[in-house]
Amino acid sequence: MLNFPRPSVTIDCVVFGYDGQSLSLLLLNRKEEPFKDMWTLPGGFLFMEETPEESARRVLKTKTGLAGMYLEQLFTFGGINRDPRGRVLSIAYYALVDPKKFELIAGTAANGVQWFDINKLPKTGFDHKEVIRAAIARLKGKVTYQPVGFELLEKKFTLTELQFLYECILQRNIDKRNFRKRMLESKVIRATGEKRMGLKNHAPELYEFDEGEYKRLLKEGFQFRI
Amino acid sequence: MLNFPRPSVTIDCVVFGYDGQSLSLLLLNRKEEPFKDMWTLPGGFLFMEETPEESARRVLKTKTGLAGMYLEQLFTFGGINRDPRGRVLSIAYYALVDPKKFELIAGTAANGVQWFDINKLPKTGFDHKEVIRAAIARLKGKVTYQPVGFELLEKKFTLTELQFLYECILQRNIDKRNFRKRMLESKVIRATGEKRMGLKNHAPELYEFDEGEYKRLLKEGFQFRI
DNA sequence: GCAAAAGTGTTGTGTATACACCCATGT
DNA sequence: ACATGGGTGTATACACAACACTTTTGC
Repeated sequence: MLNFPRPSVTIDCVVFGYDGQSLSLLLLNRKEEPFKDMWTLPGGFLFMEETPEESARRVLKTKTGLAGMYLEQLFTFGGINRDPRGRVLSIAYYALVDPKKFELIAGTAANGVQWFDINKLPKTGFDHKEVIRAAIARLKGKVTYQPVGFELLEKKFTLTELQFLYECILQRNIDKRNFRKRMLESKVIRATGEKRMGLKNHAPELYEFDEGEYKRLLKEGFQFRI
Repeated sequence: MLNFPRPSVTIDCVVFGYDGQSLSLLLLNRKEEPFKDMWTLPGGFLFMEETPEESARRVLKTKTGLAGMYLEQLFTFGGINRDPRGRVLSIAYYALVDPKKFELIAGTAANGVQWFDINKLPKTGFDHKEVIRAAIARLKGKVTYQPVGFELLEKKFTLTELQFLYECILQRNIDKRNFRKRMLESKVIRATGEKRMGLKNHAPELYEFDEGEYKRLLKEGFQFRI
């Protein structure tokens, strides 16, 4: 039964980061053929003793230095000629990280690893353009009805910072008062009582994500809407 | 590079059908070990010269006789011990069909193939219980904001029939007047002018899905809500 | 004429959106 | 004192949910 020819199976990761200015995406410059010296998503072969998600985390750790992030399966890409080396399936994941929390460490198999503004991506190898497009669409959809995105900020953040992040993801302006109202009503964020000082204006309140409350609300089947 | 050990890759299909009474699901009784004589989702190994979706269609055609249905990738299951024969990944798809349009033909590798009421499923082999749960959740989510489900009815249907189908999928009652209003306002269905005769009551109007209009509306970015 | 299901509108309630000014802080 | 961005409330439109009776057909 298991004597069927087997495709190779890889994992590719679309890692979104946010530096406070724009949404960006982590790409890796390949040192080896195929697509030598081109930019591609961090990825690697699935090992036999790990699940796809474990594999995605290992790949990210060893090839980019990132660990411990939010991670979700995106789609499995299986085009017959998507890899010039042969039949290779790719289980794609997407991840959200705060770049400031990690040091980028290019693995030995890469010339380098770098953040790119989501609106200024270089040409990419394999079918990774399609993978990236799918990941952006998924992130946009997800963020409007589930409170993801806190992973991209520091632990404590101001409402303006959170709003600006959402505007970067959704690529549209959001009304300040409506945004604040909905965020606070949802109870998934909590004021800390602290203020961010040192700005050249009104010192803004710092908030944090209330994960316990979020999980409790999920069980009650609550709806979140941007 | 491609000398890494490779997992086997299979395709599993969660096929939803609807007989006018209840939502049902197609299972296949295995003739071979493992899980001999148990019910499982129709599935099979991915061939090297086909994409995963092509594979899903081939598997359904050869193992159950079904063809030409709505099909969508669900999730890739990759638990390490999910198959006793070794490391086997499964790319799961889900499909919607009208059982009356097809004759069930059990492939040679099965004792039989049969529709089961979604609320009276037998014990299933592999991790297929989990796969089925994921497919039901996905179908429920999808149906509330996209007009899928017409695939489960005959070409021409009454609004009551459509409503009852939605009630089966969503497992809740829907207000008749609100349902009719929204369906008709959405423009994705169109009255045919014909009526279904022979019932022992008021002869109801027959409608059909307006696929052209649906695709046109999609481009405009319309929102559909049950 | 009786049983059975089809068909039909309105109203209240809640939710989303649009919009402008004052306030606290740093320089 | 001035520049900068933080913070706040309301009015309107729209969407959703609740609700009951009349009409058509078959028997």
